[in-house]
Amino acid sequence: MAKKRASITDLARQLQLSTSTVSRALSGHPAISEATARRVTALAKELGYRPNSLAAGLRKGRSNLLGVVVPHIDGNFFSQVVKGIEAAASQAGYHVLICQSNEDLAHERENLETLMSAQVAGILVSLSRTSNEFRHFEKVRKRDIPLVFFDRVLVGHDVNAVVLDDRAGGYRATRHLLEQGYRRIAHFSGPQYLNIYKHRRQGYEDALREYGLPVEEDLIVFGHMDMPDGHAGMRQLLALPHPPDAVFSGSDFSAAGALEVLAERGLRVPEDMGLVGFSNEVFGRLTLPRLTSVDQHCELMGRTATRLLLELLEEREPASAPRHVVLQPELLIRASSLRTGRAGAG
Amino acid sequence: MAKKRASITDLARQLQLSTSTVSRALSGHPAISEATARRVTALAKELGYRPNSLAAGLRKGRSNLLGVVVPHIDGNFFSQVVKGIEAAASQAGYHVLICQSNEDLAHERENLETLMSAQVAGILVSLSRTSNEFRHFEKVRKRDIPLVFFDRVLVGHDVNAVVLDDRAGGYRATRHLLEQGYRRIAHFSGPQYLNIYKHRRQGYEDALREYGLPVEEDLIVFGHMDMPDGHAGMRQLLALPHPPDAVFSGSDFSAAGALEVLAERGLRVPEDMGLVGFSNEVFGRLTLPRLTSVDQHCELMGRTATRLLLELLEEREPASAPRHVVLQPELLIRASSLRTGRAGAG
DNA sequence: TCCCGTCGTGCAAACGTTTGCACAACCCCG
DNA sequence: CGGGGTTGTGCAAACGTTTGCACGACGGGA
Repeated sequence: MAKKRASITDLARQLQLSTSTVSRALSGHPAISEATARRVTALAKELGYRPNSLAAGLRKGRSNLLGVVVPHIDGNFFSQVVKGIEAAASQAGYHVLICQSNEDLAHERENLETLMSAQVAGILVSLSRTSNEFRHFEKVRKRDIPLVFFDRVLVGHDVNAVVLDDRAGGYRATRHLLEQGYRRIAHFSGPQYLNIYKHRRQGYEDALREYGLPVEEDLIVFGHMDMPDGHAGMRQLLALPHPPDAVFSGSDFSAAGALEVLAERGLRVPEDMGLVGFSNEVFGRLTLPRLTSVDQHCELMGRTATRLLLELLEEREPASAPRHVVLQPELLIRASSLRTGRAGAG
Repeated sequence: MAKKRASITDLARQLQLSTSTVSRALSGHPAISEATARRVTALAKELGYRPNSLAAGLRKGRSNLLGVVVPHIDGNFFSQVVKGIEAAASQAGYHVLICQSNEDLAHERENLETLMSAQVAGILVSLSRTSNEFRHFEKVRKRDIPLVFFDRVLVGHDVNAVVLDDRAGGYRATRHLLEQGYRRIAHFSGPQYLNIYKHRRQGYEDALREYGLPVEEDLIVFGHMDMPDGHAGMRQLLALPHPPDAVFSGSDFSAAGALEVLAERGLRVPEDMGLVGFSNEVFGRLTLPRLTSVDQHCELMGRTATRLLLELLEEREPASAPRHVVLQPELLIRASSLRTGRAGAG
């Protein structure tokens, strides 16, 4: 049965106007008399007119779509960021086109191609873990499609980006442990070619130095930051001749793994061992004890990146200097790092 | 600098062919000679030609976009389903347009409108929790846009749908508790106009009846299935003159809430109280004890729903009978429901 | 009265693709 | 050698919108 949608031509015919006038009236063009504008919008509403964005996009050379490339969309962090992106975009009348690179450079390249053939107005990207080059983004630049990176950025390239101040996150987490009286603080870190892990470690070291404490290589454990890594890391630390009295983990998952090992060994948290994670995963409120963690404001990151992209779209200046936004993380103090009675002590 | 993309017209000019021939060659039309087809594809590759999907969509009356409406995209379940949807869609050359209804009927209505104005080829929907009517979907039907529901569907409406066998999930969960020797089993349930909660409850009741046990109204608590609801529900149950010895919760979140209350009161799980959740959230492996739950195969559900939608798109038959796919859930038994020594007992 | 500026509207082209129809060339068979 | 079928290609319209330009009407100043 498929009833045809009302088009701008239908409105024009019924109102004895030209399509140009109707088009202008609907887009609020100043040269249209108020009376005409009212007539047009009234009929448009009556007929339930919806603009055909394909036609508009074709004519204008770009759609009202924003492309998003993420390593994967499940998982706490990216799904929340995407939530923020979608919210900000739809508020501005844009749609969001999602692609997953599956942490794979070749996929990422293909994603960009298909987004460009969909004529997206702009693109948001968080790099795949294997993306160590930048060539595939040159084509995007050539076409003057605004591009904003978030969270994961390729080091050494000056691009529009919204990132977290991971250094500050690591610093505050570690400093909090120090303020709670812990003095031998270990750290779980990830691949150092990812800026996020590198910066978290730098924050950790800065805090130690500020307290005049040495950075001991034995106390820094590198891994992939999942639960099994947390198990292994904790066992390794406990086997040291002089084990730590606290751990700042660059991920909640490895922190949870550590927690399990500690429970196994009958060590109490936070009394015998302080523990701080990173990312504020949902389960952090469900562990026993609850896990102190660093919140990344994922949704805000999505919103912010989108707003930045929309600004770039408005400007249409060919090549302004790349803009950076750095979001501040937030330390959420829960039981796993709170030595009661010692709180606030130097 | 914005280099222009090569269009079909450019190819035609360079090859001294008409645009029609080029178009047909690229889409594998049988009436094109093999020689011509080769020439065209060769040049297309050389120039890096990418079809302009906006133009194609405009001409064909529909785009290569699939619309998706979900209550929200963060959280374990929906982000995984969307992952499956995106994977299946992009494999078939489609893009995915994501909308969030924020569990709100008005939003959902608006989402559908904007998807239709984006000329999506088909739509995938999981209903918002407040969607207790169906009117807004009539317009989609009128336009002959294929529509597939997943997970949450409105009871009493015969539509294309991919759902979980929630009844079986509820049945198996409850039966497992019975097999573990629990005899007074309570249940947390949600809004009964949503199939998922209704069916989980039915499975629960079926299992009780099979064991010759009564279904007691006092033992069924209705709510929104979040953590605070789990707190309240558990307190309510413990206040009963004759409290239950186990709870089958229709959601992991309320199960987690219940767990907290039990810990507060010093009640042991699974010894004093058995606990089973639903959805296999990530945190279920991190609670103490680990939470027995029902896995929904979220990603598979996304893939399946998308495949069904793509089939409907291929057929283009105006109104075939609505198709249903029912996926089987999987009970994942963990410590929260395992009374050691009693395992397997009648 | 004439000229010029302003205001509101219309004309028509353009965006890149698909597709029904027509047509030219060729082959085969009678 | 002519008629009919097949094969490969081109013409042109159409999808719904936007937008540069032109045009007519009207008003005010000279």
